[in-house]
Amino acid sequence: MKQLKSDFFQQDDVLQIAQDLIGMELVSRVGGEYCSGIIIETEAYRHYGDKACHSHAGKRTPRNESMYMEGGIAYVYLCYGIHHLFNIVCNRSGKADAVLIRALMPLEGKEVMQQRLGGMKKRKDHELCNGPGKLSKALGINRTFDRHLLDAIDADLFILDSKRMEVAPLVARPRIGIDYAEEDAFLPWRWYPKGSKYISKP
DNA sequence: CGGCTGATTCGCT
DNA sequence: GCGAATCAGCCGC
Repeated sequence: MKQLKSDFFQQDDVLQIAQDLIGMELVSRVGGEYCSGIIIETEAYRHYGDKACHSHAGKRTPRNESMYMEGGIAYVYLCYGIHHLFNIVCNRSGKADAVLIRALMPLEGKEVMQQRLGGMKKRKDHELCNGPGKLSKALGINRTFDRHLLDAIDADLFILDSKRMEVAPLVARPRIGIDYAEEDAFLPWRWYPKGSKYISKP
């Protein structure tokens, strides 16, 4: 089991990277607490041919500037003014692709996740990281992690090439919440293992 | 500057 | 199933 390095994220095909990430382990160290989970659900966003992508047609804003940096850094942005959504920048500098992590199967730090989410008394495992905003909250990921290099040796947020999880065949479905992307809203660029109970809500 | 929308989630009806 | 929470980006005045 080893930390995923930038050359993995700098491959040219973000659709393939999004699929290959499923089954790997995302780890955070925040406030001295380790939390981790197996990546279960991902979505790919590509800088060309994808109107849903924040960098579509070369769009640049202060918010998405990190997308234009090298593959292997985090792109964390605020959605609906409330939720921090965690993406991994892919491809080479200037080819602003990203993979959104939408759900995890929690492994370590479940008590801490429960605490950070607050609310109801006791959440089942599959209710701790089943959504992009939720998993960020559970793992303590916020905008201070934007531009964070995931392959740094002392990274507080990184990915392990975990073989602990035998993953079922992947299902491809349209992405969530991007109706504004017109015909590209139908692209089946969201993946998860068939039958998984850890995916985000339908 | 006001108004609208969004890669969402939670709680109440 | 609906509305609120509440910020960045964009468009029109």
